[in-house]
Amino acid sequence: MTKRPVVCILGPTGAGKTATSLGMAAKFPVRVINFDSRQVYSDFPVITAQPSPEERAVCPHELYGFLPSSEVLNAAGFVAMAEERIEAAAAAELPVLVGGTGMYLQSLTSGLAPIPDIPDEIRERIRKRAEEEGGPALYAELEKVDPDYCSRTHPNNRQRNARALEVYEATGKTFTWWHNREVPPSPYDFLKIGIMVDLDSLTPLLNLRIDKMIEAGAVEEARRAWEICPDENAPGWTGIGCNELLRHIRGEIDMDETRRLWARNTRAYAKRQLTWFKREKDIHWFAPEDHEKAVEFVGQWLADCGWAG
RNA sequence: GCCGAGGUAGCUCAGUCGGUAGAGCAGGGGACUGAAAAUCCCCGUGUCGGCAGUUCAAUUCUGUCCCUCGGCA
Repeated sequence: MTKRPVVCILGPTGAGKTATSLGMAAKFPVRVINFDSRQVYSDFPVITAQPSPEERAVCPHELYGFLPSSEVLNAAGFVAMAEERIEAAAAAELPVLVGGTGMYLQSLTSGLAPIPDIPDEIRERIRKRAEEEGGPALYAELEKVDPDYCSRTHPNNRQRNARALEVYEATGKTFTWWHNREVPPSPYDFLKIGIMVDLDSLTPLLNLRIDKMIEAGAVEEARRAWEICPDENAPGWTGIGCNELLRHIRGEIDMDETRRLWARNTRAYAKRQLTWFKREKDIHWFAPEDHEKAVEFVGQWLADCGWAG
């Protein structure tokens, strides 16, 4: 039996992934599944550029705007939900993953080490230590048990060192040991379609998009979100634009400064995305204006794998 | 016009008791296995405003000119 085909549309923020996915929906019975770690938040539909209600009416859209700002969707949680949505799609439906969170997609396509959930008590204790003692302290401890991982992280990287340490404390096995375990291959056949825009062409578009978001009520959206979740450290508030707008609402920075920081951080993020995707060698890249070609390419691939949608 | 404070990296500024200079931000490159729009790493030659003087040596001291910002007229 052949594997079920799943199309992925990826690229930097603002490149036009949504438009491409809708182009695809015009040609095939598509079920769009989000793989963007920010578009999952219900409090920030505008700021995280979620597809509009009109766009979502075109075909089924999954995993958008369902999570409260106080919660995180981690990579494992994402994989579980995405697989569930793929399974829930009718046989005649084509699952199309759309998003920009490289790690989510990688976790889904290549699998994640089968590390059990870490008890909250251990998690919180180590995070607190990372905060108070700093990354190098955790790194020094890791060196004793998992020197292999130390060669792949950096003393200053608090977040990753804390993760490696919590896994060791909770399971008694090193992070590296878990990483080296066999992961069963994915039951799906993925086709990765990339929307390629170079940073210099993208920047003015990103700035324009920020203006549009502000026109569409981004400031109000942030105010409302603050009423629902008044915790600046909540996962939802760490998104780009969210925390700049929060500072503006508090009167710390004026609108020009807000716009400037928002634009700067968005651009830096787009660059990180491009760096991530650059190393994935199995992506088929298309310019944003080549929607048609991308759709055609997908059609050909579906025919090749005998898909009868 | 006079008095004062300045002119150093794309920007904001530090510094050199005389031996041609370095931070933050911006920018560039990279990493990435449960917070990933996160977290982190690497990359700094620039007539040190112009000209002249003193000196073995001036971005640094002196003179002068230009420009900016205050204050007084």
